[in-house]
Amino acid sequence: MSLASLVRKLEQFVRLSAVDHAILSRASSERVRRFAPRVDIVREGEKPKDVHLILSGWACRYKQLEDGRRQVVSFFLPGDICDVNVFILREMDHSIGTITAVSTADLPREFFDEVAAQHPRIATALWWDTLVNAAIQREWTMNLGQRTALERTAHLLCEIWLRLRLAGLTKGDSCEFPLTQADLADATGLSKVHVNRTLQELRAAGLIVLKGRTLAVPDLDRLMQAGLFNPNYLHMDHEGRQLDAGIVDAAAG
Amino acid sequence: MSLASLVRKLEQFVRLSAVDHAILSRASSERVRRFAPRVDIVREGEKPKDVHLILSGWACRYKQLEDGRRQVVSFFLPGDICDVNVFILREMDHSIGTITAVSTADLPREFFDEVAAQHPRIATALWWDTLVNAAIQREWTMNLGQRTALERTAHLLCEIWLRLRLAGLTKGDSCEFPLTQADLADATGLSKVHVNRTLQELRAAGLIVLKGRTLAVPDLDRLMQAGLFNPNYLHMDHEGRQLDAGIVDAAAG
DNA sequence: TGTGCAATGTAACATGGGTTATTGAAGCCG
DNA sequence: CGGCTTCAATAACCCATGTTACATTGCACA
Repeated sequence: MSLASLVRKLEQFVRLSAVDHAILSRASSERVRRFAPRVDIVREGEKPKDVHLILSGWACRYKQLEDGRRQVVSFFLPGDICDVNVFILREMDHSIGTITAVSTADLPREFFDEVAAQHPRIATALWWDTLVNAAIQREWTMNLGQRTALERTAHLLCEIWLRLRLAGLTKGDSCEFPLTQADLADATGLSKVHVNRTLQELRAAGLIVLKGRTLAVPDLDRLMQAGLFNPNYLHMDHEGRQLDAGIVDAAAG
Repeated sequence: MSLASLVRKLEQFVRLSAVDHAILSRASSERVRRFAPRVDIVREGEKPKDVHLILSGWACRYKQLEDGRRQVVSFFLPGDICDVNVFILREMDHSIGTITAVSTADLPREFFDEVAAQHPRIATALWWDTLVNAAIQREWTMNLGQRTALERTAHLLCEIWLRLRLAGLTKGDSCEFPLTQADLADATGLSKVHVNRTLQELRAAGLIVLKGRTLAVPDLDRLMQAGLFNPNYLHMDHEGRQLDAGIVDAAAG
């Protein structure tokens, strides 16, 4: 429904022109689709046709083993783009499923061609987004490989919190939080039971208030400490506004 | 020393012209650097200046926590490029270190500008490489989150094996394998002791022959089964040769 | 041709987190 | 209002993997 989150995110990094805004606005209003909660948007094995921009709602990327073990490998929040240029590949190596009701805009190949050829600021911003997503994926590897259950859960909550805040989706110290404990288990590689134990521990320590579909983070710094969270990998300490057009254009490729 | 691995890898996906070859050849012969084993090429916190192409030797990307816990988040083999366009970011969120002696070619921003503007096949091939690397990182997330120690180790060995083969660095059923058990521990999120146990188990099952700096895989299919390995995420089942120039150029952006 | 250090191997013991099971609470729909 | 179904909570028990400690191998280099 809203492309505000995308624009807000990209403008963290690059100042977009009026034309850029118009291009993004057009792209996100054509080919809109709606999905119910808990359905697949794309399935592993399919040929990726378009790139999906999440306009509203939460989704996730996941992989599954034959015996049912399932790993959520990333979350998509409003404003997220599900892989610039995926249509280059022959088939999906993972699935994308919704968590809440979701609306998407399908971005066709032509959109990226046009951006690359004529809108270098958007192109640069999309590269930045791509690089940040790669960094997030690496951080998840770190998270699963080295952090304890408590650290890991705290870390994930910090990440989601900061990404939501960047997208303009937090209000004061709280936000909507539609993930179930099963979702958190699939994302952290922990069992549901242990996620529950871990959340209790975070609650007891006063680090989170999680009830119903609402999460509050009374003291982000303390939660970050608990999760050994270093926000550098989100690359939000942009110099966006300082980047002069010359540099931006040069990087746009 | 050799750009053969890179060309071989990219040509999996796209047929390169004589000019394309020349461009790559030039880029990989200017600005060559050599590194000793076990040193850092770039450190977390530094400003990424160039993109590194690995000409020879093995390296890895790693992240470290203050208390010393260390996670290898990816391996770089000959022909690998360490992040197209990283110089867009303000600072590195991880380090890159050598495992063996390594030689690299530094690819400056201008190289990518030129490729984007004038060599669409290379540009497409680099996008493909970028997407495959993202897929590998997701698979590592899956590996750490869901697979048991045995599966995880077998899976990693399969991946390395296939990537080496693609780069033309296997001979029959064996290859050079310079990783120590400590390296494997850092990459799999297991302790050194347990990596040792796990390798013993793989050896006992006849799935690998690992001695000195040489790995042999007598029966890849069985190793793949043990690792629940599905090679789809490497996207080697390309249709490279079937892609006509029109499609390739369109995708190049 | 030893000597030193890094890498590998192994044993004994400890524990974080998994598994299974059950209960209760909270929606949702007929 | 009542009956399903999903989610959360909690308890009891168990095992895969971590930890510590030490022995062995092997290679680089004096």
